[in-house]
Order: sequence, then C-alpha cells, then structure tokens
Amino acid sequence: MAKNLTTRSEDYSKWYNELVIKADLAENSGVRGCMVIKPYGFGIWEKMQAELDRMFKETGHQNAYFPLFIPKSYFSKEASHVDGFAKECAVVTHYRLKNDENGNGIVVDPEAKLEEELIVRPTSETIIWDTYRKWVQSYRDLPLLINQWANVVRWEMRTRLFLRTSEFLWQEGHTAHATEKEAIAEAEQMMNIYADFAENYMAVPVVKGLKTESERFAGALETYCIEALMQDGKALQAGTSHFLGQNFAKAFDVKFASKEGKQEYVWATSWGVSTRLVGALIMTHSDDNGLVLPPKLAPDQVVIVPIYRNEEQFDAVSEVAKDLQAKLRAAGIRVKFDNRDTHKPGWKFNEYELKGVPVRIAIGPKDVEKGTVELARRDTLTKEFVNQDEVVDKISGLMTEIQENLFKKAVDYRTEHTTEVESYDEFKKVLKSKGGFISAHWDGTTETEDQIKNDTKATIRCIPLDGKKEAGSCMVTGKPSSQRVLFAKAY
RNA sequence: CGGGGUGUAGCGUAGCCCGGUUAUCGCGCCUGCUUUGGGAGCAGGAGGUCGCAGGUUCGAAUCCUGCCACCCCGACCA
Repeated sequence: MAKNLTTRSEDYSKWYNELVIKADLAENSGVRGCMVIKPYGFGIWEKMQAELDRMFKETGHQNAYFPLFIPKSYFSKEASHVDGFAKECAVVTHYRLKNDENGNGIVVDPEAKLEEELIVRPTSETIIWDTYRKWVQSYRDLPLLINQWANVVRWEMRTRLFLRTSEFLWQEGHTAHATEKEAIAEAEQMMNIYADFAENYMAVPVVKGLKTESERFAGALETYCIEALMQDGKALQAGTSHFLGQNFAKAFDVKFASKEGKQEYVWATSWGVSTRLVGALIMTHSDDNGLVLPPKLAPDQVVIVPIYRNEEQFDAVSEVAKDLQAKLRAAGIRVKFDNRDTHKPGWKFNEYELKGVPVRIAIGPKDVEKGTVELARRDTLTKEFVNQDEVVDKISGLMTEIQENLFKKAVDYRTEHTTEVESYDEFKKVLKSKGGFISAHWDGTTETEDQIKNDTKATIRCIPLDGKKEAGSCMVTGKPSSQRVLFAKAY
C-alpha cells in the first residue's frame, strides 16, 4: 500500500482527516455529524480519562451521573445560557413510532407527542442546578464537588472528526461553594489541572488565560481557558473552566443557611474537556508517517515485532520476545508482542508508525544469536541495537525522554510561531504569512475585537494569565492598553 | 443555513460532456506456491441495488426532476 497521507503544506485538513482514518482512530458514521470512535482511538481517550479522573479525585471531586434529557423549561431559567445554546439543540418531541397505514414504513406516531419537549443535553448546567437545589441547604453541604463523564449533543453546522462532532464525549465538573473567593479558586485550580494534564501527559504546551467577554461561556462571569497551537498555525481551545458567579444559583434558587443563619445563594463553577483533546494530540505531534503518541497516553508504549523465516526461528525469537515482554511489564510498561503470522515485519513496522507507538522492538535470528534487539523510536525515527539485558533500563529511560522530547518540540514550534506585533498592518502581515499566535495590545473593547475578527478572521484566544503588565497602545485604535493579548485563527 | 464539490465492490477511482455487448483500473480480500531485517512476487479466484426515488427512451452509471449523504469554504461552536 502506498503511503498517501497528504502533506501538511498541501491541505492540512485533509491530512488530518486521512490520518485519523488511516491510523484507525475514528470514522464518519453516516449519522449527521457523528463519528464512530474505533478501538484504537478509544484506547487513547481511555488513557486520558484515567489520568484526568485520578487528578479530579485527588482534588476532592466525586463522579455522578445526570440525565441525558432535559425538559425544555429548564433552559429558559438562565437567559444568557439559553441564548448561547438555543441554536444548536436536538429536541425530542415524540416518544413512539408506528407502521404507516399508507405503507411508507415506520413513521412517528403523531398521537405520541410529548407535552413538554425534551432537550438532548448540550451541557448539563440546568439539570444539575435543578438537582443541587434539593441537595444544598446548609453551609455544611458545601462545597459540592461533582464531575460527570458523559456524552453531549450540539447540532453544529459543520463537523470534523474529534474536533467538532455533533455528539461528543467529555467530562463536565459542576461545583457549588459558599463564597465567591472559593469558587474562583476552584475555577482556577481546574484550569491548572487541565494545563498540567495537557503539558505533562499530552506533551501539548498551552497558554493559560481568560476569555474576553464575547468569547465567554454562556452564563459565566469569567471563563478560564487553555489554548494550544496546532502545526498549521491555528489555535485550538483545549479546555475551559468557568466561574459562574451566582447566576445559576439564582436561576434555580439554590440557597443555603450560612453560619450566621442567613439565606445565601451559592457560588458556582463548571469546567470541561472533551474528545477534542484527542484531536489536539494528533494535530500537535503527528507527521507524514502518521500519529506520534506521547508515552504516557499511548495505549501500547512498546511493540515487539518478531522476524523469522521458519517455525524454528519463530520459536527462538518468541522465547526472547516473551521474556522481554514479561520484564517490561514488570517494569510497568505497556507492551504488545505482535506475533501474528498474517502480516510481514515490514507491514507491521509501517502499521505501528502510523499508529504512533513510541518504541518498536524488532527481534530476529541474528539478534537471538548476538543477544541484541533492534530498537526504533517513533519521535525521531532513529534505530539502534541494544543488548537484551539492557533493554528494560533503556526503554524505561526512553519513555521519559520521548515524552520530554515531544513536549520540547511542541514548545519550540510554538515559540517560533508566536509573534509580538506593534501595528495592525504588521498584525495582518504576520497572520497571513506565518500564522500562529500573535501577541498584541488591544483596547479592551468588544467593538475593536469584532472589527479585527471581521477584517482578519483572527480572534482573541485569551488574555494570558502569566502575561507581564506592559503599557502600550491598541494596535487598531491607539487607545491605552496595560497588557498584550493573544490572537490567532482558531479551530 | 448560504456558496462550491463529490457519491460507481471494503478503500481509492475510469467511464458521464456525446445513452448502446459482460461497468475500468489499482489497493485490499480468498486459494496455491515461493517469500519474511521497511508496506513481497507469480498464478488463479470471489466481490456491484453505478447514493435513493421518479421521469424521458427500444435501451440510462451516462439525459431530466426531486430527495438523501458526505467533503470543502463561510456563519456558529469545545
């Protein structure tokens, strides 16, 4: 089979889609905007879930589950929230089908119309806050720190595997606190957890920041986010954490008796990351040979490919391979021994490169004789021979080394593609010629932000939190500004 | 929802403009032999509602109408 992943420079979006499909991660299901996540792709998501879930629990959160269907009336309780989601909701109107009397097959039974339509959740704030009202009475019931792993549906006009599907998997955390300060601290903490996960597990560098008013979550007072830069120079929002103030508490009447005996509204946060992270992982590290996975999230960290001409050789090679597999497993490494005789070694090499397995070991008759193995790295595409008794140590070290190398490569790429500009002309020029993040002064108004978006399609990705204070003037209006913000074209 | 494009075997495609034997080719799949340290070779074989529904015609993958799906660009969005 010829390698025909389209090169990035030619058409990045095509490259991405083909890569996802060829690397066996997902495919279009034929159901509008929905994808089938295939076992290998789901394996990556499962690793992500496991690490995130552990991090949530270590910070005192618990998992729960709320209904998929939300009565329509719940949505009308928080005005800005419904504004944000109304345009993209799937609505259940009937509960029964029947055989058509005119022989047109199965039709919706008009008799079975619901009195109140049910909305397939686009996010669960409303149903969760309706529930929290019953759970919270006293300051002793707070804080309420709950997370849900679920699917949600947003009827997007345009969809893309992993990055924007009509249905997607995610986790959504919803917390209630006694004080504003505590809620803000929670929202910030979760943003930090997301950034930690992105950088130390996905090896994807992110910028932590605040969204501008126009980019904020519907119903939030403040939206914290992590923004990543993809290899084609476009930005991707990788996770958000919202400080919701008392908006939902007031809308759903969630009050508690304080220590002082007064009735007060609770303070809220919500935060989430989705299967979009799998997309971010692909678009950050992959090359034209396929996926490149960081060791910490790779379903298989090491694959052993046997090379042999006959059964006798296969037995000899297998013995070494199985022994090595056992030792690697004992060292906590996820290792697969691919002993299928239905595919040749060369075929397997390409297969695992396409799938991004970090380290490949090849063992043949010569290795059995010499006591060596061939060891190949996916990130650098280099090969070397290693003595069998040194393999476990070598690979343990490689897991860290590859993880760090991928992160460093991505950081370098981002550094190269982050440009400070002083004028609007320069801004437009850089955006056109090399893309990436552009750091510039902005006067803080939605009008200017809109103008830039209309002129250039670039948006303010965030107001960086670690950005240093620096007096300057807005590149468009010349009005004073105290800090640079980060612009980019975004997915 | 607006603009553009594409639907032919599991995948990628030729044929369509200008209707006419048994729908083309490659990959993949199956069988056999030889192979196996970077996607093997040869020989043989299987696999098709030509997206769906109508219409025109002696005859439709091809022309006409309607519908559906997918892709790309825009608006929207995690």
